[in-house]
Amino acid sequence: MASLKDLAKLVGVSPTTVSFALNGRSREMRISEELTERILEAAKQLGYQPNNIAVALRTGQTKIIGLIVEDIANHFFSNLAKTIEDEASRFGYRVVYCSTENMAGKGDELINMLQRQQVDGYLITPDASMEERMTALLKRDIPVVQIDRYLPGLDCPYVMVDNHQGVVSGVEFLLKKKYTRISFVTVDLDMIQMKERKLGFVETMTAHGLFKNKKQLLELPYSSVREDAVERIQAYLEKEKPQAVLFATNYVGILGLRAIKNLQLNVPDDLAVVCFDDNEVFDLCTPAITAIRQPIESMARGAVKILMGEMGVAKKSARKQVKIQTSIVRRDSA
Amino acid sequence: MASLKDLAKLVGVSPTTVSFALNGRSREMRISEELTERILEAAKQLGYQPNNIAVALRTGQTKIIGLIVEDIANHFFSNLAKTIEDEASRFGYRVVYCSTENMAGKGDELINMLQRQQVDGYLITPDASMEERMTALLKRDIPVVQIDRYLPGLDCPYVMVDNHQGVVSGVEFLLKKKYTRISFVTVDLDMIQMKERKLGFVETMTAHGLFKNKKQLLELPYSSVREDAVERIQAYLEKEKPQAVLFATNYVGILGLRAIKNLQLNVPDDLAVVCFDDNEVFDLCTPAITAIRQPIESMARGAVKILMGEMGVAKKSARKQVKIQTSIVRRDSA
DNA sequence: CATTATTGCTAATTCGTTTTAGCCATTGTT
DNA sequence: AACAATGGCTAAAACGAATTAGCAATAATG
Repeated sequence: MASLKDLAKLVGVSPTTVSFALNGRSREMRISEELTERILEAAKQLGYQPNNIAVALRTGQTKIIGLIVEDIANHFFSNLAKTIEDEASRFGYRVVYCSTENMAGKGDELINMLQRQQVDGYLITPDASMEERMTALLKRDIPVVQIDRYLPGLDCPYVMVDNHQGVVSGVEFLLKKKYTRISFVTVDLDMIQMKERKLGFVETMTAHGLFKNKKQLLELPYSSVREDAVERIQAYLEKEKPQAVLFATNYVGILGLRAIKNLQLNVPDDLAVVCFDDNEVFDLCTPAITAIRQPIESMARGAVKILMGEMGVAKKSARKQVKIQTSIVRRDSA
Repeated sequence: MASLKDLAKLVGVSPTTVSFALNGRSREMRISEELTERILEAAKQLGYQPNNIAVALRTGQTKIIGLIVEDIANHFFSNLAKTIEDEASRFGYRVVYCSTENMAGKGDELINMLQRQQVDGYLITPDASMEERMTALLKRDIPVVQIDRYLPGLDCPYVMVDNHQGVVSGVEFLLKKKYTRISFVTVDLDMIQMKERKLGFVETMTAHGLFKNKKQLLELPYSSVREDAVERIQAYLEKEKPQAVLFATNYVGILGLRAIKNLQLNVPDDLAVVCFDDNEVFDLCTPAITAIRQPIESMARGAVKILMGEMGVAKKSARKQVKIQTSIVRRDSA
């Protein structure tokens, strides 16, 4: 591929001049308009593309941000990623994304990899295992923003949904519909966002004098196999026979719907359903599933904005701990 | 971050020696075992990470492949991307992915961007607008493999599904169930994979003397708005009242289900449904949707393997035009 | 007319690696 | 004892751009 040097040779000037001309520094560097014109012309004609690798090495900036999510094939994360990519591109940044796949150690490995790639900043949905490496990044003043959750031990910006309020509104929605025996099906993941959701449920139910005992909670082992999880939900529903159930995540919701289908329960008459985090699936289910929607766009935008602030590309954000409100998408399942 | 030079200084040897030691060339380059040990030790202690940017500049290899898909938020593509990423990592390659979002010109822009990033190879789901730029890549002997479809004018490897056979099997499946008034709902996209699917339908129906007229085909404008498309399908189904419908893509299928739901049709009694390309949604629908499954994993694996062959990383593949067979996932909708 | 400013451009260094060519000391060969 | 072979290491160049410092020619100034 044609290099800047080739281009210089072609025009018959020094690489320095070409560099100035291409970077719009002609005026400042007193390159005559006529020469600048000729250089630009030649660049176009050669189809010159700057070698970003060389630029990055020289400038120390790759103009790339690293995005680490749990699983890029997951609806929530792939949409998040897409919006982040769009948003970042408006600042001239590219995004490279990677999934931890919930594998121990994978997060660390990915941070290492992105570090070797010299990304300029990080957008991370963290888990506890990454705390050490993230601390190291922060100590070296490398811009990091957490999304969807945060590690309480870290002094690091985050953008997430107000999980507590989200669940509270979901429970209250069910209460208004006169359901009283409500269950909460979640995953036993020790992350802040899951804790907040659980707390939201327990507190609201307790406040209404409806939290009788722990059997209203089903906590699935985080790393259980799909089939096992479905079976556990099935067994639970059969035994406890709640009037309504609130699924704590999209993924759990899908497992739950599978279980409900296996049991041939009639929704919402036998069992009302609300799911935290919406999914294009839900609209097509019969009946369509009511969900607590996370505003994916706002989250992505917010996170990118803060990150750009940290990187000195945009105005530094004042608020660096952002919780965005959820909304209820009323459908037919409750 | 610590550089190789820092490391050399710390150990008290030349950068050359350190480079050899870290790259496992100690034996070959006669670096004593004792010194090698000391270097490795110091590297670990410093937490040394090679700067891939510098490596890439020097070696001319980024160990990155560029993946261009239509829309990363789409179930099919995000799963494809995920498998490709896994597969590539087994060869020591990273993947950066981008979506064309069906926007004119975006594909070219993305190829440019990846070119500037100096990616070592390309995996592309092409559209006609990219032909020129892809030709340019091929002329420069840059490895490119097409996925999911191909441009007939290009001498370039591809991995895709046998669309023709897939639709044939779908139609025959419906015929075996004694449906005779079958419709095919597709999108008026002038790409080979869509042509093959349409042809598969028309040919099979004709062979059985069941292709009466063009009204058995509904071709939606490619870039129509979601709501418009749903409405058109609705109107079509009401007017033509087919016994069974075969949706040509996942996306069209979802629109179709929406339409069917709006019409409150009873599936499969009022209308049987089969969709080309499976989706996790389909299993949860009531009734669950029968689908023609594309083996995403095989496609991803096949494409990566050919690409690695082209890049000289793996054995060069003999077959470079691969069509993979589909299978029918029998559920309740037909 | 001598000095200083300005204009228009370039040589040379740098970023962090890899790699080629080669240096010095020791050992082996005749 | 002279010479080659080997062992153990390093100096320097290169990749492709950005940038700093500066050079020559012309114009402006007193």
